[in-house]
This record gives sequence, structure tokens and C-alpha cells, in this order.
Amino acid sequence: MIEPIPTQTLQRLPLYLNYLKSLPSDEVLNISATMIAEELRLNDVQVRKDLAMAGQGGRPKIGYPVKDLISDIEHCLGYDNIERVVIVGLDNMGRALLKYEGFSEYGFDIVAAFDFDESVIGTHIFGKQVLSVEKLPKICSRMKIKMGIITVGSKEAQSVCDLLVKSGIMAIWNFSSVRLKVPDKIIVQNENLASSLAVLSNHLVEKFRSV
Amino acid sequence: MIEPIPTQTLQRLPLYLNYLKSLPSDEVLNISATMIAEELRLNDVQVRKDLAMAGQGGRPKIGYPVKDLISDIEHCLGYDNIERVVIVGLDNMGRALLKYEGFSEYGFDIVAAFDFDESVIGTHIFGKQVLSVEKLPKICSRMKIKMGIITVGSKEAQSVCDLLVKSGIMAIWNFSSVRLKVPDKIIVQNENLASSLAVLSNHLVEKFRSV
DNA sequence: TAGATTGTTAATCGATTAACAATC
DNA sequence: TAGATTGTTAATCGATTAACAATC
Repeated sequence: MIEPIPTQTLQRLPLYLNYLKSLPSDEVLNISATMIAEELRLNDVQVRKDLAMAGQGGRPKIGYPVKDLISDIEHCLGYDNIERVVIVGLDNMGRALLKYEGFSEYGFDIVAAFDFDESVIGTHIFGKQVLSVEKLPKICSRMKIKMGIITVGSKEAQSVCDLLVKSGIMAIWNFSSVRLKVPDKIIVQNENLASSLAVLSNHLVEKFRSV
Repeated sequence: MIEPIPTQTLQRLPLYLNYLKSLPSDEVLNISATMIAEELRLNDVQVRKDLAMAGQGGRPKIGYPVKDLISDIEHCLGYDNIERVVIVGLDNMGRALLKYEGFSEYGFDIVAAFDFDESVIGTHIFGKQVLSVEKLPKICSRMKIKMGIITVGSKEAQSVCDLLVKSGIMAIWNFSSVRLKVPDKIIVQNENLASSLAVLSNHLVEKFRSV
């Protein structure tokens, strides 16, 4: 039995990866958790625990071998295991995702992009052909796609979601502000800008109350 | 002394707000925490605690008055207290934010948009004029802007951040994948797509290991 | 009164941090 | 050996959930 990785650890792993990759690989062969922690402003024990979940472990006084650590983390995050996904909605957010650092870097391959808007259907955006949403069910079921990204507006979100579920999709990354209703089996991850804004807005208020 | 609101509560408040606003205001005058919890798939005690932090409280057997609750939450989130912000980087992510449900709905007013790219400088995007980054320090300090949004690439992120800090900005919403280095006083909120991807990717792997 | 609902207090759970032993 | 660093065990902290009393 492989033990599951806590969500918080999962969220920090890309930070480590990003930092490790920024190191000059010919100069820095080993790195200590203490160093990583200081650089990313985290607790060093926390870094060590996180790394223990993802990798092989380090050596006292020496630290962790950078190269191995990078590949261990990438493996742990599934970046070496390509997952085919579809995206629905090619507004600015959809385009930002399409462009986002290749996406492929993270083991995702966007095999199809869908939209309702007649004016973009048939065109290519960042090298991907845009198809009509009508074609979604056929393509998803035929290609056995398991994951979909929703970047359409609030109005269309639930119906697009239903369509994806009907087409056999198992996981949905939801950028709309709607709380999607799905069968229990389906994984939904909400990316909620309003929530982030709420946190930030409140921090600001807190800050300036004392000043 | 007003007690601070926990981050998790803060993140859920917009969900409640969204749901409450979706109700037909002439039909539903009061709503129970039990109902909200069921609808958003949360624990009802949690909803009650959250609402207690934001609002006036409800009445047994009756619930919470919808109208009051909406304005209480909005007030609590600072949405009725307009904060002027600037945004740097008008790539797709920057545009998505500019467009995002008006932004103004959440009490933020984007007073200026900056970019490096000569081809967009001087143009208008969603009604906002795009200015050269060179003009940033003068405008921010003159207008006493306290908040900035960074949607530039990894390369430019830290230098834009330094520029914002030098110009008197106190809070930064960071969409780049770089871990920004700032003085202790400055609030940074990171919006990390890679972290979200990591969580989702892992959920998928977990899911299909058992199947 | 009975039942739904609120709100509070206590128990549980999970994540972070502190203390410390083991190791190179 | 001394000191830096890993890794583990225990303590702390914060958030969620359960139990229950109060109220309309």
C-alpha cells in the first residue's frame, strides 16, 4: 500500500521543482533542505517531510542530490505520465491555460479545444484547432479522455459539465464561478478567483486597520 | 478588538454569496444553514460558524434573512470598500482578470494597466488604456496605489515586483510561477496554477490506481 | 407542545513545528 | 572529533465535525 500524499505537500512540490530547476546543474550537485526552506521561506522540517514523501531521501551533512530529486518529484507528480485532456471555452482564461508554460511540462496533453463561438471554431489557437462543442461527446468517448477543463462562463458551465460527464470524463478542472453538480465518482477541482480575491482583500483591510 | 477571520472561512464566503445571489429574492426571504450546506456540499455547522463570523446571526426554525446576509458578507469581504489596483502584464491571463466579472463587483477598481510590449502600449483593452511600465512608479506613487497584480512571465516577475514595492505598493497578487522576494511588510498572494495541476494530477493517478 | 434550526462547547482530525537522536 | 544535516517522535496549532443545549 502506497500512502497518499497530503494536499499541502502536493501543492508545495511544484515550488521545490521550480527552485531546483533554477539551480545551475553543473555547480550545485547536492542541496540541503535547510537551504531550500530558507530560499522559499518555509520551515526546514516541513521541506524534509515533503521531500521524504516524494523522493529517496538525502544524506546527513550532504543533503539531497539535485538531479535525482528533480526526477523523483516529477515522477511523484505524474509529470512523466502523459494525461490527455480537453478544454472547453477559449476566452482569455482558456487561452492563458493553453499557453501556460506549454502545459506539456506538467504531463498534460491538450488533445482538443472546444468552444460555442462560431467565429473561433475552425481556427487554430496556440497550435490547437478549435472545434464545436457539438463534437465533444463523440471525440471524448472515442479517445477515452478522462479529464476536462471548463473555462466557459457561469451560464454554460453546468451544461458543459453534464456533457463532459456523459462523455465519460472522470475529472474536471473548473474555472467558472459555478459550484458544479456531478455524480460522486467525478473529481472536481475548483479554481476560484473570487475566493483568492476575498483573502487578499481581507488581508489588505487587516493591514490598514492597524496603520 | 475585532477578531480576524480564518482563511478557509474567507474562501468560502464568496461561495455563499454566489449561492445567495442566485436565489429568487422575491420568493426566498430566509434561508437555513442546513439548506446552504446541502446545496454547496459542505457541513452545516461549518456554514453556521462561517455565517456567524460575517453576519448578524439567524433565528432558530427560520434561518437567516437572505438580503441582510448578502450585504453582511459583502461588507465583511470589503466589497463595499473600493480598492484601487494596478495590473502589470496584459497577456491572456492579465486580460482574463481585466474581464473577470467586472472585478468591480469585488470592490476592486483597476486604475491602470501596464505592459512592456510596445504593440499594446497606448491601446485600450476592455476599456482600460495600456501604459508603458516606465510610467508605473510615477503613477503608483502619485495615486497612492496600495495593490498590484503581476501577470508577466517568470523572467520579468521579480523586477516588476521590485518596481511595485519601490513605488509604495503594499500587497501583490502574483500569477507568475516565481516565488517573489519582498520585504516583510509586503503581502504577497501567490496564484499557482502548477500547484493546482499537481493536486489534480495526483487525484487522477490515485483514482485510476484502484480501477 | 413538537420539531426544526441556531449557536456553543467538546472531541477529532490533520498539518505544522519543536525537540532530539542518528549519521556522515 | 565537531558540526552540519537528515529523519523521527512528540507537542502544538488550527480547522472540522460531533454532541447538545437554547430558542422560536
